[in-house]
Amino acid sequence: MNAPHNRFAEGTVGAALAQSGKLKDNTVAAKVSGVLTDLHAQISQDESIEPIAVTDADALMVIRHSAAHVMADAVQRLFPGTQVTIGPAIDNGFYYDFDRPQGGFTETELADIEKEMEKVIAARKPFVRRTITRAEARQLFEQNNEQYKLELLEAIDPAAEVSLYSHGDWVDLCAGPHLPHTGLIPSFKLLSSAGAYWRGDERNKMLSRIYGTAFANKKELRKYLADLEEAKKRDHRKLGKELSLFSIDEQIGGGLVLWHPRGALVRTILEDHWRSAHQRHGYELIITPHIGRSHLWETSGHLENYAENMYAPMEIEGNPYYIKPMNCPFHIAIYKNALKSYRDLPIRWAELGTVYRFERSGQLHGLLRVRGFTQDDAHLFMRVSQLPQEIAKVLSFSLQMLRNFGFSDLEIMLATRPAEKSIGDAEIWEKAENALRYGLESQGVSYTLDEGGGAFYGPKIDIKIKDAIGRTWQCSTIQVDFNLPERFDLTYIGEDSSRHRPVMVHRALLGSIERFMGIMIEHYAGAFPVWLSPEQVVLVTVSDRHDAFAREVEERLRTAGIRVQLNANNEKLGAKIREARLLRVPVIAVIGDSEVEQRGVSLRTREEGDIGFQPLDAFLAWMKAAAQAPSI
RNA sequence: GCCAACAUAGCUCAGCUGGUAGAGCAACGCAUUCGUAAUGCGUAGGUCCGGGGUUCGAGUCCCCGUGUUGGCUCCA
Repeated sequence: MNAPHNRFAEGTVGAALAQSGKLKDNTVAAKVSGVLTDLHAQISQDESIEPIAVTDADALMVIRHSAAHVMADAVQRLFPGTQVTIGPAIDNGFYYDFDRPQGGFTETELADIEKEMEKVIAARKPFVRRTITRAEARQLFEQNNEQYKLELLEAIDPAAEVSLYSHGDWVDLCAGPHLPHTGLIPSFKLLSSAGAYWRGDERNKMLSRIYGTAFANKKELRKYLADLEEAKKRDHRKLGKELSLFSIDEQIGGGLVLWHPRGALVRTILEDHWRSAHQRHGYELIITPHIGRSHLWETSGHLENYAENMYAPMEIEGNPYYIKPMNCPFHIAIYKNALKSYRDLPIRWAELGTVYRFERSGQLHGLLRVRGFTQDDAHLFMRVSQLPQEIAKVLSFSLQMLRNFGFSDLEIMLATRPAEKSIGDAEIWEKAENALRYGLESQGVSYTLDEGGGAFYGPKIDIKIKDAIGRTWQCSTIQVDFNLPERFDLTYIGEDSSRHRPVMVHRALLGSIERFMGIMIEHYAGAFPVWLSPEQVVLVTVSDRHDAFAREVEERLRTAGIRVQLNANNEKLGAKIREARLLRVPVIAVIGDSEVEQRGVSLRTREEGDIGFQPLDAFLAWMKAAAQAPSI
């Protein structure tokens, strides 16, 4: 790392830092009264000022944004006629969108751009900030034929000042901040190129985006690239194929999942666990059909508000029927099937309900984004006064379920009434929001508030889980609904023997089973915990004279309820072990002469390797304990 | 849907500038009876995504489809 330029103009942040002795070799930016600023910004006397070192987290945005500028410079140098649009720093790097007449960039072009960037970095060109009038800016971008910049210029708040940043002779409309000079971009890499609409709107022109990333040092960049590799290794689509868990067949259609025996087994275990947990927690299980008449969807409002996600109707004896995108109307129909008393409430009905939603082909992604999936859905019907304790129960149930599947690092969000259109009066919203808050507090969990982030029909709690490599996924959602009870005219007879309106809660714990399976495959990198493993033990024999005893062991395990496979193939021990290891089988039991003689097995576990001999009875007991499902 | 890249054996992939398809693994057969991540030999396996075109000749070049993959609101 080279020292930033040591000559800063009078009255700039850099000069002020130098004066106070805070300017270090690795200072690349500063916080002025808490705002990220670059070193040559002007500063008034009485502001607090702290240096930002290249290694500080705050520096990343500056480094990346500067890298984006350098990239745009390189691109315009290499590909004349290309217009620049926007190029921000983002969570994991940066991008810049270009309008290039000949379209997207190829891999080799990315490599060329990287080389050109290296040159700009080596030249240590200072980033210079300049504020100018709108007229000057307009003239500049007209002269440079940068149509997008002109458009952006028009959109800037008339009260705000317009600034330009340049390094060398490359100039961009930009708010900054930037590094002192291009030589301070420590390490970067261009990652991919992709199409992106101007301003993210598909009615606009498709631009060419280049993604890149930059870090404070080579080591962090390498770590980031290694993390990407790790994520690739865990990709559930790759593991799904390798472990023969599922496939998606184009003959059948995109986004429609075929569960192979091993995958279906894991899923079945998961679902069985889910069902017994629900029964244990006071839910009743229901089952509803996959299609329903259009009337239903009119009443529910789905045809009005959700039609773009629904498939075209099919006609049955002159009546249009729709395949269901949600389960709620069916659950409501069961509610309405008989008169309800306040004594019946709360009602908790759960279903693993398979729904179909239209997703655009480009959005489909393995198990994570599909067209047909099973929701672990439940609907609770209750009196408003029951909301707080019901929410608390749902929440604690939800947390436990996620923990059981290996997720204990959670982010929880409470979303309240949207500012614009929403239904229901203020009083009931307040009650519901308080109920959600009460639920959260009774569980002692921390949460963030998403003010106005609720649905139009009620507030909600969303839970995101963090997986083994730190990515977050939203699974659980708990939503209060004032709308459907109204639309379907749901009632119950109260203590006063008159009709009252119940309140409804929709909730899903795992979200979609397909998606959750995908997340779980990546979380465990295919190595499921023993209770979820398709095979819990593989028996491997050293030679075929051990097969008879191995069959006996197999039978004992099977009758004890352990999922066991015997590999008596004509292969060497090493090969059999390798096969089981590749399938991530948690326990391998080796049987050879000494095991037969001592009536036991030699164990090798997935996590610990060879752990030695165990007599048959001890092994059975140990295995049963290891295969124990978490409590519900 | 849009932009781009890709599509070759069950899987992973090779096949240069057009000359008629190949490897490893898996499968199957035979031999081998073996001690903690791959025993050896052999056999079989392909509509080179589909359709059209250019050419004496197309896996390879061009066009049109289909599918997959990476992206498509982290605002100068």
